[in-house]
Amino acid sequence: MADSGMGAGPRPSGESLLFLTDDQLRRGIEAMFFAYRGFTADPDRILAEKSYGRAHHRALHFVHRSPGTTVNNLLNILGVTKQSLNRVLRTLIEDGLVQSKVGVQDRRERHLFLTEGGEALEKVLSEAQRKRMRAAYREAGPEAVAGFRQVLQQIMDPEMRKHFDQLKDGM
Amino acid sequence: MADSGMGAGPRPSGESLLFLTDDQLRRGIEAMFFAYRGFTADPDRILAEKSYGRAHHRALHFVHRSPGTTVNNLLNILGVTKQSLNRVLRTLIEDGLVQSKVGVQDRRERHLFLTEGGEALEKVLSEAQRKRMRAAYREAGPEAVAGFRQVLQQIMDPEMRKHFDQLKDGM
DNA sequence: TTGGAAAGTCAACAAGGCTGACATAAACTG
DNA sequence: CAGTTTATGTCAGCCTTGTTGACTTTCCAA
Repeated sequence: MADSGMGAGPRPSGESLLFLTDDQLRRGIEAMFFAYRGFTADPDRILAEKSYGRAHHRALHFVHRSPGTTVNNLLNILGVTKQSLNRVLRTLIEDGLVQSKVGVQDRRERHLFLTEGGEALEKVLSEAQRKRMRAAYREAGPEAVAGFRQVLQQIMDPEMRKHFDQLKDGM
Repeated sequence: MADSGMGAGPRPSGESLLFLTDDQLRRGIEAMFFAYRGFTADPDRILAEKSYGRAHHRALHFVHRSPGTTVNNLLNILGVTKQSLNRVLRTLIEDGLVQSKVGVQDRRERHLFLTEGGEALEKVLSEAQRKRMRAAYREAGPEAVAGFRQVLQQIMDPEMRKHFDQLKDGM
């Protein structure tokens, strides 16, 4: 198929550009499920060797992405409790992958940075993940990629969408 | 922006249709992360009320999708251990949402079906999820949706891709 | 100077992954 | 028929990562 004919079934007359059966929507849902598994598979393998988990990867990713970010900001982006993040962050700091610096203007805040070791691990993880994404993009083609990104942005919660857009500015 | 100009930076001459900087790939990765959160948010809220989790939702989804499927098949699709699945399946059976029938040809097998109650919960969950997907699809447009699906299929592991394609046949 | 925000810590708990071991019944095979 | 393999279920125990609640320390700002 590839979304060409949609076989039998009644079709609501007129009105919408996009005719979306529940089954077609279910296919999209299943695609998200299976794809997300692939999306995390490569980093997960690497993390398992080092006895880290996905939570560590997420922290490394966003600290790399926004060096000097505060704990509170990270909390909002990741959408977890401070206790949960703190556990992960503590091990990363103990292992010398993340550095926490007291804020200059507001000394209550902690600003987070990756150390050389942290950058190195982040690079290995994100390269594994990018490799798969690059291959997928190449197979699907530029127009598919644009559509992919558009739909993903629409799926996000508005709150998360805001974080997503804010990260863009820093690039 | 929306992927129009990509600002400064060197560009490898010729060769590839698709020019993908690491930063562009990182944006795709972040989009997947944030979107997946939105993707699961609505069912998660409903499940929390009933003290079920995502694992229950997945089981309900795939049993609904392939009524009469065996435990082993479900195991392969979900990619978890039988102990993990069994815990979830047991509670669903105890709560009368799933029915397990001894196989006719092979009496070692258990064939799984949703009861009326199971169908009802599955419907509530999937309607919440489909509502978001439908809105996202509508905003993004049909071409974006096609691209979205193409890229997701490419991201999957070949093994998972096989399961994904097999499910299609049953539709 | 005092209230409250930011951050950290401790304790306890739950979901849902995992491994390993073991039991049963059924099917298959020599 | 005896032995092996397969499908399933179950018990016990462990790990990660999420949660809530309570409490402390630091320190900015009104």
